[in-house]
Amino acid sequence: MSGFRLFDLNPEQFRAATHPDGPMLILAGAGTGKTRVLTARIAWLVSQGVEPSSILAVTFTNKAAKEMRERVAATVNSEQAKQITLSTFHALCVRLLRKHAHLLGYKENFSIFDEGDQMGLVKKIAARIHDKQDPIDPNLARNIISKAKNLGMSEPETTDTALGSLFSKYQNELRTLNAMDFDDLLLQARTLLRDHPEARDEWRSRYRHIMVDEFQDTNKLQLELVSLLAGEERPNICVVGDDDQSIYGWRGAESANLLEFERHFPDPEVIKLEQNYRSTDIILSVANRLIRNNSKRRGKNLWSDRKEGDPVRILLASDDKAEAEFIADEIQAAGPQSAKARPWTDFAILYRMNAQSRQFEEVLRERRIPYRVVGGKSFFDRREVKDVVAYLGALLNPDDDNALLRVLANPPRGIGSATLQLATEAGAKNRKSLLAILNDPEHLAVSSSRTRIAIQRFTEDWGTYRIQLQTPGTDISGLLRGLLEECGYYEDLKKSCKTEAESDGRQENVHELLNALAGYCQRHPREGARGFLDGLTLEQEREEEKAEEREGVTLITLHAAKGLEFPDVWLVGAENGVLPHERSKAEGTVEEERRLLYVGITRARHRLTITHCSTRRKFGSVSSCIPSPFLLELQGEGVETGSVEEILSQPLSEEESEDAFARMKAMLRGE
DNA sequence: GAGTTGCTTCTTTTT
DNA sequence: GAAGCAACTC
Repeated sequence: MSGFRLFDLNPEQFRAATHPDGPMLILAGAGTGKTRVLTARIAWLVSQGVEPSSILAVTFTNKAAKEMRERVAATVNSEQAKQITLSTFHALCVRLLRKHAHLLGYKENFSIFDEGDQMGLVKKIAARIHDKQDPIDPNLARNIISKAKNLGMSEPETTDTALGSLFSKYQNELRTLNAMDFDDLLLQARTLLRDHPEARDEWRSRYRHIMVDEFQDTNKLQLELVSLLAGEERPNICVVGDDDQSIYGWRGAESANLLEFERHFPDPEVIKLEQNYRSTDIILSVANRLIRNNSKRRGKNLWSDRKEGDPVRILLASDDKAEAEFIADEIQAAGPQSAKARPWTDFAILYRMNAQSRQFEEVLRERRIPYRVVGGKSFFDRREVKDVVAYLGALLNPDDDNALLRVLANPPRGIGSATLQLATEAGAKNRKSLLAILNDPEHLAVSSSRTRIAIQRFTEDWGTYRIQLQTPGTDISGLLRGLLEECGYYEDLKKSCKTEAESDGRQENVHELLNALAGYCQRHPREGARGFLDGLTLEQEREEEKAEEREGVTLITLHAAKGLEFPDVWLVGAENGVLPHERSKAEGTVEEERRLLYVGITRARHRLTITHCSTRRKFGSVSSCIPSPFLLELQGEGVETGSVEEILSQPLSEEESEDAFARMKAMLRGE
């Protein structure tokens, strides 16, 4: 018998964990222990003799997948844990597609385009179309295409409009590049399972128990995928979700998937989890008071038996700088060096937009308070990382012109934009990849002999590397290292840096990446470099593992905070236009913003502080703010309003002044 | 062909 | 207040 302890579960949780078969819908409010239930359920299934390899658990984010994997690993034995499929939708689709890509007219080594690649391609095509009458806004176009794909459309309804023609060209281009964007992963996987019975049957017979976490965040395509995998007759499908935490509508998520679960999977067992084990009663009552204002709800009543607790504070700061300073003060006053001696990891600052993190980073850095920024752009966005990723991508998929273009430009090789434009055109005309064109200069009317030599030199070198790559047992990391060395990449990288330190840092990043690649290839010989690259593109969080370990205050967006909890939370920037975000007001999705605030509130275990400012630097210049209308909805018992200045002007308690004194002494000693 | 400068434009949230 | 882009010089 495995080590899971069903007696730790409350009656509803127990019922969910031990439901034998058929569809099940678990409505799990914030903090009601849904991950725990899912984990317990997996353990229970295994204990009942269910084959671990026939269990599929799908989560929405990598973070959630990782957490679940860890928890499962702690409950069933490691051999069994390994056989369970636990992944995100996207990762699962990649797995299916890598195996069956040929059925869809792709090659198995297809590239995955991230948002940047996607944007680049849309821009390129938009420029090519260049309709003077109605010029295309690439951003908008990309959005519309993405939405359409998430509704299951693989091509436009008409190619008569500029947008429709762009959509169709975009899709064709991706195909010639042997590439899929994030949406394609879902879309093509759906098409695969829908139109190819042999593939469908294979996966359907493999997965006998399917679990989907955060079901309110699934879109039409994902529901379709799940249905296809589950099969028709009373499948063992178990979904968990909370309509009040549906915050991905902008990405096509349909909370109707959750709300109308019965329509897709008739006669399910329905279980409501309403006892919250996370927050104080006060915090929950404030959260409940807020979410009541939403119209489309399944409705539930979260409660907690933790009656003690501080009131929720709503505080006004004069500006965003004061807001950050104040919070840093409070964190310092309760942190490890204070009498309260709480670890930095107890504290979290939650905001609506990534851009808001900067102010806090600055202030925290000044005070030497360790912090970690979750999400945002980081490792993957760095130039040198993108470069190396492009090298790897171009090596693995010779059709990936995009990656090759980046390679060609870094370091400069005497093949410039004019030549490349020519080559790209020739490629389009002859339906050949950029690399093929360069390899075969017949197609290329290059004038200067210098350019011709440059091309020849590149293709010869590149050819030898590709041959080496195909030799079984090649150490790809080493190969890449040598390649970067020989082509002068490092020198070019160094030249582009202003300081020695910057250069070292960037080079270090490259090495880190190469080491990670080597490590991955060793651990997963079957997936190899391709798998590494997939993980990198899908996760975009290489650094996360390191960041996770670092002790510090957490800076995180409200979206990314879902699923997490912290003892002490500051929810900042509760202003009209920021918290209901300006754009969401225009788009009529204010209810989703309310849910976002709800998610934020329910992250707090013991203490919650909501702040807003009178003025804020926006766009670089100062503009005045009015409080979020949501703040009025929060008002009531258990809520205390005031201003940052008021609190700062209150005399310090004895304990706090001692702390301040000790800090000052420490500072005088030089930390 | 490569690199630099100064101009513009916007910014939600994420796989 | 940064990041992308066009025009400019070497």
